[in-house]
Amino acid sequence: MNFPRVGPMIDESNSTGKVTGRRAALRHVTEEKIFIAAETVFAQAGFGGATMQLIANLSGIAKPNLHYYFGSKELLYRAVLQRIFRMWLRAAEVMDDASTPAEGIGGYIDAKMEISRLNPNASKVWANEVMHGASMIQDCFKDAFFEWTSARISVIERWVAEGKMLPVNARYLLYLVWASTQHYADFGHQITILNHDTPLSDVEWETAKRSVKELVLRGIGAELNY
Amino acid sequence: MNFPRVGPMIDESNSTGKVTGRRAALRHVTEEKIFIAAETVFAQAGFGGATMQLIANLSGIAKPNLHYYFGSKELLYRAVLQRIFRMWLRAAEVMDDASTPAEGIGGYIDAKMEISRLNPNASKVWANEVMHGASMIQDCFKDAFFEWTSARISVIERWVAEGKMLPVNARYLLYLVWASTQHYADFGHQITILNHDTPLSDVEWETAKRSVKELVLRGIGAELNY
DNA sequence: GTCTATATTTCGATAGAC
DNA sequence: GTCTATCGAAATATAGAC
Repeated sequence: MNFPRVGPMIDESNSTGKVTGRRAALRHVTEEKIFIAAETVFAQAGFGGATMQLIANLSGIAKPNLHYYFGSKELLYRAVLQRIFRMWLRAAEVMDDASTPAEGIGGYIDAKMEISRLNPNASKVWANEVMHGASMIQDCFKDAFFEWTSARISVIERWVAEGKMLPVNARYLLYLVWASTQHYADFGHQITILNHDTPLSDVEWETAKRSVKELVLRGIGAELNY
Repeated sequence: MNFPRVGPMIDESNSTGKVTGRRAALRHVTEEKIFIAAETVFAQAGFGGATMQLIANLSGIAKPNLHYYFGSKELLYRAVLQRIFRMWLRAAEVMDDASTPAEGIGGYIDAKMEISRLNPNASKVWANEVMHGASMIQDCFKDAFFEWTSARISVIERWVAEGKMLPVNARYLLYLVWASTQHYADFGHQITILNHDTPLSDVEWETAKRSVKELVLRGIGAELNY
């Protein structure tokens, strides 16, 4: 699977053609700071509401340097999206290695819930991009995203054919898993409000994870052995 | 249930204290045009990315008149949110009247899927607000939202106590239903991309609806009688 | 109630010294 | 590579004629 390069547009090689390790390392550290701050700001305010000044303040990098590193607000946004997409794909590797739906889909739900818990901003940036037209996804990840989804659907359909689970529609099952796990990141503020203005505790988070997993696995006829 | 008044801040009575029917009707028509246009623009661009100029163009109302009717961009946004909240609450009435989980939760899923299909912009505006901090919800609907959710959880817990469904956690079941139905509105663009750049057809939409409903009802041990 | 014209603010982006 | 200062564009909001 190949990804169109939309990241930092400045080559990591210098004008002589050699890579200067010192500079490359410094660039990497600075880029990481910018990435984390940008992800937070884009998640909290959306692309339109985000400002380069906010990203500069949060990252501790002067505003003109953001342009120096990423060229423009839009290119920075695309780089952030690409990072998120990569992490998102990795979460599904558990499905490919599993031999049973309980293991594969149950593990995928665990992985997605873990991402929602540890990287809520990443999930929000993605959700925001999709809601507002997904034009960057269309431009950059469309083919890779389509092929990746098709492959995962094939895995599920094979399990159905092998009689390891009930004949549910694989595509809409996948959508339900995405929705119900990412909900805990994207709608985290709503969940907090409904939890007496307190973020979910460790115990509550485990209960939520188990609830989603049990309900889905039972819904597809692939109960875990408790 | 009472809602804090955050709508149009201009009284519908004139300075003499009497309501002039002609003016009130005209005001209502104009407000409706603004509401629909604002909902579309806020859904497509978020609060930060939305501009009063876009709303003016789409509604056919001159930009200064938007301020005349709603005071400010933020007050207009709050009024739009309140409208959405009301519609959202109505969809759950089917749960209160039902005597079985299959009827109540199945009907609720149908109603939410129907809203996602017919009012995708409304769902997106709400999702956007929640993702970006839900501060307006905190200010305006927090108590009503909390009490409404608690009441629905009680209904589900009663069904569990009566042995009409498996002992699932009612709160996280509700979240899963919200997430998996609103996904079809909020992530509509993503679903279209994965559907060969074609919006779901009537048949596909019915399949999706049935998939969600069957999976959830089976997951809570309340299968429909097919 | 409506609209033209404009005031005021804020943001993305850049020039240029260091 | 970094930062101060600033430009030019675009946004919210309003003044004031009709």
